[in-house]
Amino acid sequence: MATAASNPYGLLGAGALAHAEGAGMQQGSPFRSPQKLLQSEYLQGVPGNGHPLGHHWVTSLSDGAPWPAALAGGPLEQPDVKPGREDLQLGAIIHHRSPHVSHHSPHANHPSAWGASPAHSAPLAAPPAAAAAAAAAAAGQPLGVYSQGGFAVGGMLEHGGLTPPPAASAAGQGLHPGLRGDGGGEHGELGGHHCQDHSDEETPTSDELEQFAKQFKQRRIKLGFTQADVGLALGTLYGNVFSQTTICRFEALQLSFKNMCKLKPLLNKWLEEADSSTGSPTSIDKIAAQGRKRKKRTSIEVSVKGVLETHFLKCPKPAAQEISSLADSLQLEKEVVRVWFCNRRQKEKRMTPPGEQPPHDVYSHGVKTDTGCHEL
DNA sequence: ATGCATGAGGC
DNA sequence: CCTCATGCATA
Repeated sequence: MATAASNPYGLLGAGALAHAEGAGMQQGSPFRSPQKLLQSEYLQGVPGNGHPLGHHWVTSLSDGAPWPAALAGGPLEQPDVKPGREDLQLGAIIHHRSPHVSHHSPHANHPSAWGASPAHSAPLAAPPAAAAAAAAAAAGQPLGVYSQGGFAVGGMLEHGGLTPPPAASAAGQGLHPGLRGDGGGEHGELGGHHCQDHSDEETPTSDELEQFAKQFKQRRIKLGFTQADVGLALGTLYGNVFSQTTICRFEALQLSFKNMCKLKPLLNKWLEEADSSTGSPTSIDKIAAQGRKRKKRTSIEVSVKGVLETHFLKCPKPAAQEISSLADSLQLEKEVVRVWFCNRRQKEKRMTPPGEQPPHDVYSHGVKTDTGCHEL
């Protein structure tokens, strides 16, 4: 019955699964630092935040480019964005260093949008995701097999005699043919640019991010750190704490392009630190901070998911009423359904398309299975 | 590694 | 209500 009862914010009695130990990565216990917290906006103003049309590169819509519609010179900002939101009741304070931010120069904010672009891309009917995905997969690192369980931090974390990465930059084949930087062209701001001299600052390309992510993961593992460790370290070092989830998603390129760009510099910094500090025990404080009544995670049955999937394909953005009726027929809370759609949409926007590597000709089909979403 | 959830900004 | 960045809780 899944969440039939769906007990609201009852209580979380699960006290046995505080620290995981599963695949070698322990769920750290992130917590926000009360002090610091600079409120800087890192340009979130995407032009026309609303991209009404669903860009389905997989569903064969006639939209233009999937992600990088215009990854030109969009100097990213890397401020210490950490809005002190939400409450914070624990008084546990870890020793964090002074956030001496003396890096980076004042960049101009360029609203580089990835997901919001196909608005006016017209003749662009090229095989977007397909090619990119294929390439990504093709370039699949021969060593990228360290899934979970591969590395156990049982007791291999010695930051003293470990050997630094043997230059993982060997990988030099991740060339994305579909790495279109042209965008729509009507913007007329980029001619033949591509200023990606160094993989340091500035705006990285999706390819660079991909490379960086791979290297990062390698080094991280070699150094014997878990994703959770890194997340915490980032917090103690720069003030921005992140959870294992985020680090994981970064490594897997499952974040939005913008988000990736924001995190890269931070992770890069950490890499340098961890790499150079041969013996510096990064404070591994783990403070379990939890006291929020979070709604119990609703598990949706596979069959139900299937239905939702179908509906999503028909209409990724159902109206409130549709959601209601849908929720009703599925016997789910409306809110659950709504959130499901939201998350679903987000998923489609992430980098790394769902392993789309169709060896088939993308130009075969010309008949799109209509896109009418209206049912009552 | 991921699914569902929370919340801050925006329209 | 949506998007977007994030993360707790899970499988």
